[in-house]
Amino acid sequence: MAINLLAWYQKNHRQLPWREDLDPYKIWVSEIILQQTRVAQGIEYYLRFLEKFPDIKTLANSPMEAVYTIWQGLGYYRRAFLIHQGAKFTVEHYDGLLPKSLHELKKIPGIGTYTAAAIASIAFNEPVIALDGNLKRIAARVGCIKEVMGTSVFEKQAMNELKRFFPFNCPGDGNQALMDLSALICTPKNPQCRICPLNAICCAHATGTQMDYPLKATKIPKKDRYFWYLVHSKNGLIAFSRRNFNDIWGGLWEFPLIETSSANELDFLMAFKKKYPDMVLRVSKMVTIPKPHILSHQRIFTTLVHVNNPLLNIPDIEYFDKNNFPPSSTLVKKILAQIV
DNA sequence: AAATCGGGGTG
DNA sequence: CACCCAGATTT
Repeated sequence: MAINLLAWYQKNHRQLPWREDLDPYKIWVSEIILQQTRVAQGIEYYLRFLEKFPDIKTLANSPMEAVYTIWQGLGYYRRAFLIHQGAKFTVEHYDGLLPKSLHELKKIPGIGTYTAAAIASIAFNEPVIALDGNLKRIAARVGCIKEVMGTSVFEKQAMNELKRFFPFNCPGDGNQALMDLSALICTPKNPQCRICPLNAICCAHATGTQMDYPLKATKIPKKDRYFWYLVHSKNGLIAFSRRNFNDIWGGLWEFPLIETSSANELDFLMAFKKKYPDMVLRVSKMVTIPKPHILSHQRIFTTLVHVNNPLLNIPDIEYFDKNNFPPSSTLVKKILAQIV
Protein backbone atom coordinates (compact mmCIF):
# COMPACT_ATOMS: atom_id res chain seq x y z
CA MET A 1 0.00 0.00 0.00
CA ALA A 2 1.56 3.26 -1.12
CA ILE A 3 1.56 6.02 1.48
CA ASN A 4 1.95 9.70 0.61
CA LEU A 5 3.26 10.70 4.04
CA LEU A 6 6.13 12.85 2.78
CA ALA A 7 3.92 14.56 0.22
CA TRP A 8 1.47 15.40 2.99
CA TYR A 9 4.34 16.77 5.09
CA GLN A 10 5.71 18.91 2.29
CA LYS A 11 2.33 20.52 1.88
CA ASN A 12 1.12 20.73 5.49
CA HIS A 13 4.15 20.91 7.76
CA ARG A 14 4.34 23.43 10.57
CA GLN A 15 6.89 26.21 10.27
CA LEU A 16 8.93 26.11 13.45
CA PRO A 17 12.08 28.00 14.45
CA TRP A 18 14.18 24.85 14.93
CA ARG A 19 13.40 23.78 11.39
CA GLU A 20 15.21 26.68 9.79
CA ASP A 21 18.48 24.78 9.60
CA LEU A 22 19.95 21.42 10.62
CA ASP A 23 22.43 22.59 13.27
CA PRO A 24 22.60 19.54 15.60
CA TYR A 25 22.87 21.79 18.65
CA LYS A 26 19.65 23.58 17.76
CA ILE A 27 17.89 20.27 17.19
CA TRP A 28 19.18 19.09 20.56
CA VAL A 29 17.95 22.20 22.39
CA SER A 30 14.54 21.95 20.74
CA GLU A 31 14.17 18.27 21.63
CA ILE A 32 15.01 18.82 25.30
CA ILE A 33 12.69 21.82 25.62
CA LEU A 34 9.87 19.96 23.90
CA GLN A 35 10.02 16.89 26.15
CA GLN A 36 6.51 16.57 27.60
CA THR A 37 5.94 20.15 26.48
CA ARG A 38 3.65 21.55 23.84
CA VAL A 39 5.20 23.21 20.81
CA ALA A 40 3.33 26.47 21.41
CA GLN A 41 4.69 26.67 24.94
CA GLY A 42 8.24 25.75 23.95
CA ILE A 43 8.83 28.21 21.11
CA GLU A 44 9.53 31.29 23.24
CA TYR A 45 11.80 29.29 25.54
CA TYR A 46 13.69 27.92 22.53
CA LEU A 47 14.30 31.40 21.12
CA ARG A 48 15.43 32.84 24.44
CA PHE A 49 17.65 29.82 25.13
CA LEU A 50 19.48 30.10 21.82
CA GLU A 51 19.85 33.85 22.21
CA LYS A 52 21.49 33.35 25.60
CA PHE A 53 23.42 30.17 24.69
CA PRO A 54 24.09 30.31 20.93
CA ASP A 55 26.43 27.30 20.87
CA ILE A 56 27.53 24.34 22.96
CA LYS A 57 30.68 25.90 24.35
CA THR A 58 28.82 29.02 25.48
CA LEU A 59 26.32 26.80 27.29
CA ALA A 60 29.05 24.65 28.83
CA ASN A 61 30.93 27.71 30.10
CA SER A 62 27.85 29.40 31.57
CA PRO A 63 26.97 29.10 35.25
CA MET A 64 24.17 26.67 36.06
CA GLU A 65 22.21 29.54 37.57
CA ALA A 66 21.94 31.19 34.14
CA VAL A 67 20.39 28.05 32.65
CA TYR A 68 17.81 27.88 35.42
CA THR A 69 16.96 31.54 34.89
CA ILE A 70 16.07 30.82 31.26
CA TRP A 71 14.17 27.66 32.25
CA GLN A 72 11.91 29.35 34.83
CA GLY A 73 8.26 28.52 34.29
CA LEU A 74 8.85 25.69 31.80
CA GLY A 75 8.74 22.83 34.32
CA TYR A 76 10.68 19.58 34.64
CA TYR A 77 13.72 21.50 35.80
CA ARG A 78 15.99 18.47 35.76
CA ARG A 79 16.14 19.11 32.00
CA ALA A 80 17.90 22.41 32.67
CA PHE A 81 20.46 20.69 34.88
CA LEU A 82 20.97 17.85 32.41
CA ILE A 83 21.35 19.91 29.23
CA HIS A 84 23.99 21.95 31.02
CA GLN A 85 25.71 18.74 32.12
CA GLY A 86 25.32 17.46 28.57
CA ALA A 87 27.04 20.50 27.11
CA LYS A 88 29.97 20.14 29.49
CA PHE A 89 30.11 16.41 28.72
CA THR A 90 30.16 17.14 24.98
CA VAL A 91 33.00 19.65 25.33
CA GLU A 92 34.98 17.23 27.44
CA HIS A 93 34.47 14.05 25.39
CA TYR A 94 33.62 15.23 21.87
CA ASP A 95 35.49 18.52 21.56
CA GLY A 96 32.19 20.42 21.71
CA LEU A 97 30.63 18.69 18.69
CA LEU A 98 27.66 16.33 19.02
CA PRO A 99 28.53 12.79 17.92
CA LYS A 100 26.63 11.36 14.97
CA SER A 101 25.86 7.85 16.14
CA LEU A 102 22.82 6.83 18.15
CA HIS A 103 25.02 4.95 20.60
CA GLU A 104 27.27 7.91 21.37
CA LEU A 105 24.39 10.39 21.59
CA LYS A 106 22.71 8.31 24.29
CA LYS A 107 25.77 8.65 26.52
CA ILE A 108 25.14 12.38 26.85
CA PRO A 109 23.26 13.40 30.00
CA GLY A 110 19.58 14.11 29.29
CA ILE A 111 19.61 12.37 25.89
CA GLY A 112 17.58 9.16 25.99
CA THR A 113 16.28 6.78 23.35
CA TYR A 114 13.86 9.19 21.72
CA THR A 115 16.05 12.31 21.73
CA ALA A 116 19.06 10.40 20.37
CA ALA A 117 16.93 9.08 17.51
CA ALA A 118 15.49 12.52 16.81
CA ILE A 119 18.91 14.19 16.62
CA ALA A 120 20.44 11.34 14.62
CA SER A 121 17.63 11.27 12.06
CA ILE A 122 17.01 15.00 11.67
CA ALA A 123 20.56 16.35 11.90
CA PHE A 124 22.59 13.37 10.62
CA ASN A 125 20.13 11.55 8.34
CA GLU A 126 20.45 8.28 10.27
CA PRO A 127 17.58 5.91 9.35
CA VAL A 128 15.98 5.50 12.78
CA ILE A 129 12.44 6.05 14.07
CA ALA A 130 12.09 8.62 16.89
CA LEU A 131 9.27 7.13 18.92
CA ASP A 132 7.67 9.95 20.88
CA GLY A 133 4.13 10.31 22.17
CA ASN A 134 2.91 11.45 18.78
CA LEU A 135 4.23 8.41 16.96
CA LYS A 136 2.97 6.10 19.70
CA ARG A 137 -0.59 7.33 19.18
CA ILE A 138 -0.36 6.85 15.41
CA ALA A 139 1.12 3.37 15.82
CA ALA A 140 -1.51 2.35 18.35
CA ARG A 141 -4.29 3.36 15.97
CA VAL A 142 -2.75 2.10 12.76
CA GLY A 143 -2.11 -1.30 14.35
CA CYS A 144 -4.98 -1.46 16.87
CA ILE A 145 -2.36 -2.22 19.52
CA LYS A 146 -3.95 -3.89 22.53
CA GLU A 147 -1.06 -3.28 24.93
CA VAL A 148 -1.11 -0.39 27.40
CA MET A 149 0.97 2.56 26.20
CA GLY A 150 4.15 2.93 28.23
CA THR A 151 4.99 -0.76 28.46
CA SER A 152 8.00 -2.19 26.67
CA VAL A 153 5.80 -4.61 24.75
CA PHE A 154 3.76 -1.70 23.45
CA GLU A 155 6.90 0.08 22.25
CA LYS A 156 8.12 -2.98 20.40
CA GLN A 157 4.76 -3.43 18.67
CA ALA A 158 4.59 0.29 17.89
CA MET A 159 7.99 0.21 16.22
CA ASN A 160 6.95 -2.81 14.17
CA GLU A 161 3.82 -1.04 12.96
CA LEU A 162 5.74 2.10 11.98
CA LYS A 163 8.48 0.14 10.20
CA ARG A 164 5.91 -1.09 7.71
CA PHE A 165 5.59 2.34 6.08
CA PHE A 166 8.30 4.59 7.56
CA PRO A 167 10.34 6.35 4.82
CA PHE A 168 13.82 5.25 5.92
CA ASN A 169 15.34 7.10 2.96
CA CYS A 170 14.16 10.41 4.53
CA PRO A 171 14.25 9.68 8.28
CA GLY A 172 14.36 13.29 9.47
CA ASP A 173 11.35 14.36 7.46
CA GLY A 174 9.71 11.03 8.13
CA ASN A 175 9.81 11.49 11.89
CA GLN A 176 8.75 15.12 11.71
CA ALA A 177 5.98 14.25 9.28
CA LEU A 178 4.57 11.73 11.74
CA MET A 179 4.84 14.24 14.58
CA ASP A 180 2.97 16.88 12.60
CA LEU A 181 0.43 14.36 11.40
CA SER A 182 -0.25 13.29 14.97
CA ALA A 183 -0.43 16.86 16.26
CA LEU A 184 -2.66 18.10 13.43
CA ILE A 185 -4.70 15.12 12.17
CA CYS A 186 -4.35 12.04 14.39
CA THR A 187 -5.18 14.07 17.49
CA PRO A 188 -6.16 12.59 20.86
CA LYS A 189 -9.73 13.82 20.41
CA ASN A 190 -11.66 14.30 17.18
CA PRO A 191 -9.05 12.85 14.82
CA GLN A 192 -9.53 13.93 11.20
CA CYS A 193 -9.35 10.45 9.69
CA ARG A 194 -11.11 11.48 6.51
CA ILE A 195 -8.13 13.58 5.36
CA CYS A 196 -5.40 11.44 6.92
CA PRO A 197 -2.79 10.10 4.46
CA LEU A 198 -2.58 6.90 6.52
CA ASN A 199 -6.29 6.08 6.62
CA ALA A 200 -5.96 3.35 3.99
CA ILE A 201 -3.68 1.29 6.26
CA CYS A 202 -5.20 2.24 9.63
CA CYS A 203 -6.86 -0.54 11.64
CA ALA A 204 -8.63 1.88 13.97
CA HIS A 205 -10.08 3.82 11.03
CA ALA A 206 -11.23 0.64 9.33
CA THR A 207 -13.04 -0.49 12.47
CA GLY A 208 -14.18 2.93 13.68
CA THR A 209 -12.28 2.56 16.94
CA GLN A 210 -9.99 5.58 16.79
CA MET A 211 -10.91 6.74 20.28
CA ASP A 212 -10.13 3.33 21.80
CA TYR A 213 -6.41 3.80 21.12
CA PRO A 214 -3.91 4.08 22.61
CA LEU A 215 -4.80 2.17 25.75
CA LYS A 216 -3.80 4.16 28.82
CA ALA A 217 -2.53 3.04 32.22
CA THR A 218 -4.70 3.79 35.23
CA LYS A 219 -3.64 7.13 36.54
CA ILE A 220 -2.07 7.87 39.89
CA PRO A 221 -4.18 10.04 42.21
CA LYS A 222 -2.86 13.47 43.17
CA LYS A 223 -1.04 13.85 46.46
CA ASP A 224 -1.76 16.77 48.76
CA ARG A 225 1.18 18.65 50.27
CA TYR A 226 1.15 21.57 52.69
CA PHE A 227 3.81 24.25 52.36
CA TRP A 228 4.45 26.87 55.03
CA TYR A 229 6.68 29.56 53.58
CA LEU A 230 8.61 31.72 56.05
CA VAL A 231 8.52 35.17 54.50
CA HIS A 232 10.97 37.68 55.88
CA SER A 233 12.08 40.89 54.23
CA LYS A 234 14.40 43.55 55.53
CA ASN A 235 15.77 46.62 53.76
CA GLY A 236 14.26 45.46 50.47
CA LEU A 237 15.86 42.02 50.77
CA ILE A 238 13.89 38.78 50.94
CA ALA A 239 15.05 35.45 52.37
CA PHE A 240 15.38 32.52 49.95
CA SER A 241 16.73 28.99 50.03
CA ARG A 242 17.40 26.51 47.23
CA ARG A 243 15.26 23.40 46.83
CA ASN A 244 16.76 19.93 46.77
CA PHE A 245 17.28 18.36 43.37
CA ASN A 246 15.32 15.20 44.18
CA ASP A 247 11.93 16.89 44.52
CA ILE A 248 9.66 19.20 42.55
CA TRP A 249 11.26 22.50 41.52
CA GLY A 250 14.68 21.03 42.23
CA GLY A 251 17.41 23.67 41.99
CA LEU A 252 14.96 26.55 42.05
CA TRP A 253 14.75 29.03 44.91
CA GLU A 254 11.85 29.61 47.28
CA PHE A 255 11.17 31.07 50.70
CA PRO A 256 12.48 28.99 53.62
CA LEU A 257 10.03 26.11 53.87
CA ILE A 258 8.35 23.99 56.51
CA GLU A 259 6.30 21.16 55.02
CA THR A 260 3.56 19.24 56.80
CA SER A 261 1.07 16.53 55.83
CA SER A 262 -1.97 18.50 56.94
CA ALA A 263 -3.36 22.04 56.96
CA ASN A 264 -3.28 22.10 60.75
CA GLU A 265 -1.45 25.11 62.16
CA LEU A 266 -0.33 23.10 65.19
CA ASP A 267 1.38 20.65 62.85
CA PHE A 268 3.30 23.56 61.37
CA LEU A 269 4.42 24.81 64.79
CA MET A 270 5.54 21.35 65.83
CA ALA A 271 7.37 20.77 62.55
CA PHE A 272 9.12 24.11 62.88
CA LYS A 273 10.20 23.39 66.46
CA LYS A 274 11.49 20.00 65.41
CA LYS A 275 13.47 21.41 62.49
CA TYR A 276 14.86 24.46 64.31
CA PRO A 277 14.73 23.63 68.04
CA ASP A 278 16.70 26.67 69.21
CA MET A 279 14.95 29.28 67.11
CA VAL A 280 12.18 31.59 68.28
CA LEU A 281 9.67 32.56 65.61
CA ARG A 282 7.96 35.94 65.73
CA VAL A 283 4.98 35.67 63.40
CA SER A 284 3.39 38.95 62.31
CA LYS A 285 0.62 37.34 60.26
CA MET A 286 -0.30 34.12 58.49
CA VAL A 287 -2.00 34.19 55.10
CA THR A 288 -3.35 30.99 53.56
CA ILE A 289 -3.59 31.06 49.78
CA PRO A 290 -7.20 30.12 48.99
CA LYS A 291 -6.56 27.84 46.01
CA PRO A 292 -3.96 25.06 45.86
CA HIS A 293 -1.21 25.13 43.25
CA ILE A 294 -1.97 22.27 40.84
CA LEU A 295 0.69 20.03 39.34
CA SER A 296 0.18 16.85 37.33
CA HIS A 297 0.43 14.59 40.37
CA GLN A 298 0.30 16.94 43.34
CA ARG A 299 -1.73 19.72 44.92
CA ILE A 300 0.27 22.24 46.92
CA PHE A 301 -1.59 24.09 49.68
CA THR A 302 0.40 27.11 50.77
CA THR A 303 0.39 29.36 53.81
CA LEU A 304 2.61 32.42 54.01
CA VAL A 305 4.07 32.81 57.49
CA HIS A 306 5.25 36.41 57.66
CA VAL A 307 8.10 36.60 60.14
CA ASN A 308 9.54 39.63 61.95
CA ASN A 309 12.88 38.29 63.10
CA PRO A 310 15.78 37.56 60.75
CA LEU A 311 16.14 33.95 59.64
CA LEU A 312 19.87 33.92 60.16
CA ASN A 313 19.95 30.59 61.97
CA ILE A 314 18.49 28.66 59.10
CA PRO A 315 21.25 27.02 57.06
CA ASP A 316 21.62 27.53 53.30
CA ILE A 317 19.68 30.77 53.35
CA GLU A 318 20.41 33.82 51.22
CA TYR A 319 18.82 37.24 50.97
CA PHE A 320 18.05 38.61 47.52
CA ASP A 321 17.08 42.08 46.38
CA LYS A 322 13.60 42.45 44.90
CA ASN A 323 15.13 43.65 41.66
CA ASN A 324 17.29 40.54 41.41
CA PHE A 325 15.30 37.51 42.49
CA PRO A 326 16.83 34.08 41.92
CA PRO A 327 15.15 31.58 39.56
CA SER A 328 11.98 30.31 41.21
CA SER A 329 8.83 28.30 40.59
CA THR A 330 5.60 29.63 39.14
CA LEU A 331 4.06 29.40 42.61
CA VAL A 332 6.80 31.50 44.24
CA LYS A 333 6.70 34.01 41.39
CA LYS A 334 2.97 34.49 41.91
CA ILE A 335 3.52 35.03 45.62
CA LEU A 336 6.30 37.52 44.95
CA ALA A 337 4.04 39.47 42.63
CA GLN A 338 1.56 39.76 45.50
CA ILE A 339 3.85 40.76 48.33
CA VAL A 340 6.41 43.00 46.62
C1' DA B 1 8.20 -2.04 35.85
C1' DA B 2 6.76 1.78 38.40
C1' DA B 3 7.36 6.31 40.31
C1' DT B 4 8.79 10.95 39.73
C1' DC B 5 9.34 15.33 37.70
C1' DG B 6 5.55 21.15 35.82
C1' DG B 7 2.96 23.95 33.50
C1' DG B 8 -0.48 25.09 30.40
C1' DG B 9 -3.73 24.24 26.48
C1' DT B 10 -7.82 21.73 25.14
C1' DG B 11 -12.47 19.56 24.61
C1' DC C 1 -12.69 18.72 35.14
C1' DA C 2 -9.67 15.04 32.87
C1' DC C 3 -6.38 14.51 29.55
C1' DC C 4 -1.99 15.08 27.37
C1' DC C 5 2.07 17.20 25.50
C1' DA C 6 8.71 16.11 20.25
C1' DG C 7 10.63 11.76 27.78
C1' DA C 8 14.59 10.87 30.95
C1' DT C 9 16.07 9.31 35.18
C1' DT C 10 15.73 7.12 39.46
C1' DT C 11 14.15 3.51 42.38
